[in-house]
Formats: sequence, structure tokens, C-alpha cells
Amino acid sequence: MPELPEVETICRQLSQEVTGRRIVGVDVKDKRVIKEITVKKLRTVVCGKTIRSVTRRGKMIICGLSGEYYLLIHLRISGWLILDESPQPCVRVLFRLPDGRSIQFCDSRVLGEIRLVRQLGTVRFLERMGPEPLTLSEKKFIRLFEGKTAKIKPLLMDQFFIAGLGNIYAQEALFCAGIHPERHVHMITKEELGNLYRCLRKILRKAIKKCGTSTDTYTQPDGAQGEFVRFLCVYQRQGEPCRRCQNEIVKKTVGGRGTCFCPVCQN
DNA sequence: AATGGGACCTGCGCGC
DNA sequence: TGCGCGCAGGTCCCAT
Repeated sequence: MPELPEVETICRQLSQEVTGRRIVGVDVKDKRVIKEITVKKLRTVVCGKTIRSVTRRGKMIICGLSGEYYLLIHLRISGWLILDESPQPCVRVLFRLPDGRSIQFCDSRVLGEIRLVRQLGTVRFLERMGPEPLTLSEKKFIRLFEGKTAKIKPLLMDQFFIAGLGNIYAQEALFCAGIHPERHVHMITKEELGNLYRCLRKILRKAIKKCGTSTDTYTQPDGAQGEFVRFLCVYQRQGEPCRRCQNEIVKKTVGGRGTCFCPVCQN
């Protein structure tokens, strides 16, 4: 699933490859991924525009275009971006570049979305989004939890609480910090939250360094796999031995989401 | 106000 | 072999 490290990897690679290039064509293969505007309008506006930047906020990819337009791309569960000359499997939209390559929005489950806006401030999802975990002090991180009572794992995955975490990295961070995913946050000490903060940042940094986690459809824009999958401790490891204590990793539903953890190391 | 569940989707793996 | 079912997950939306 594309979460912060995967989206960061995509943005870094794309930014390097396509910044300053012109979009010469937009080919929409599946209009379901285009939200809020018509395909015609998207094509009319985007054709001829130069890509000024490729950045992200949380899991949202923000592609700045000339003429003060922003292309917003959310990959949701099964989306990925490929930069290539030949059309890829599951491609839904292609943005053609002058050199023959296209930025290809691929998505097997068609839950991802592309939007075009003039002002980022008008996008509710971006406006309400919580802080970036990698540019947040420990003090501010701990302060986020004040007055909260929810279970820790659903809270970490709440984009309005903190940005960029999904089911993989929330689980991995909790394992690292030795915290049970169902603990209610008011029962977690400040020391434990400090530990969680350090675990979270360590894992996100390492995952970015390894160019993300390829478990399902995600690949980097150049087609390479994300290598963090080798370092997963709990995600999709139910039934396998805990890397720390050798007891069996279990899986249960927490806040409606599949959640793996070590019942011995995490409490 | 916070939480839970369904809808959106498709591909895959399972049981029969 | 083949069919149908359930599950996977991020976000939105509605109900409680």
C-alpha cells in the first residue's frame, strides 16, 4: 500500500525526471479516476503545461503545473505511477511527455483519484491533514495525544491526526515500540509515546532509504521494487515467529482493519 | 464528538 | 476444473 515512504520515493524519482518538462498529451483510459472535473477540461487545461514540481503532503502527490494549477494524485490502496514509453498493465491515465515517455497512473482496483485544482487551500483533505511525522518534534508529537481516548492504532492511521501512516507503518511502529495496537492512548505513558515517536521516525526513514515496501502492486516509477519488505516485523507475518521473542505473530481486526502484532512483545 | 460500518473497486485465494 | 464467496485496504459518508 502506498504510504508516506512509498509516496516520498515516487515524488523524489519523478521530481528528478520530469521537473521542467511539458505535458504534451493526456490519455484517459478510465474516467472513473478523474474526480470533480470532466475529462475534456482536464485535457484542455493540462496539455501544454510545464511540470514545475512534484511534492507530497501525507500520501497525496502534488504536481505543480505552470499557470498556477495543481494536479493532485492519490494512489489509495492499489495505485502506482510508472514513467515509461510503453503502456503498463492497469494503466488508467497517461500524461505524455515530449521525449516519448509518459507518467502513467496505474491502479488495479480503481480506487485512486486524480484531481485538478487552482488553490491547495480549497482542498478539504489537505486542509485538515495532521502534521508530517518527519518534521514534528517529540514534544509536539506527545502533545497530539492530549485529551484523546481512542485506540492507538486507528489513531495513528487517522490522516487528520498525523499524516502519511497506513496499515503497514502503523503496525511496524507499534511493534518497534512494544505497544499493543488496542491500547487506549490515555493509558499510554509519555515515556512510551516518546519511544513510539523515535520508532516511527526510524522506521519511516529506513523505509524511505529502501524506497518503500512492495507487497502488492506498488513499484517505483522506474519499475524497481521497494526493498523495505525485507525488514517487516509484523505486517503480513501472522503465523510466523516474532523476530524478537520467537513467539507467533497473531492477526486480528482492530478498528476494522487487519492488524498483526506480537502478543508477547506488545502490551 | 467520536466511533463504527458500508460503499467504492478488482484480483486473488480459499472451500466445495 | 470451476464457481462463488470473502477479504484486502484509504477515504468518504452516513448512522449511532
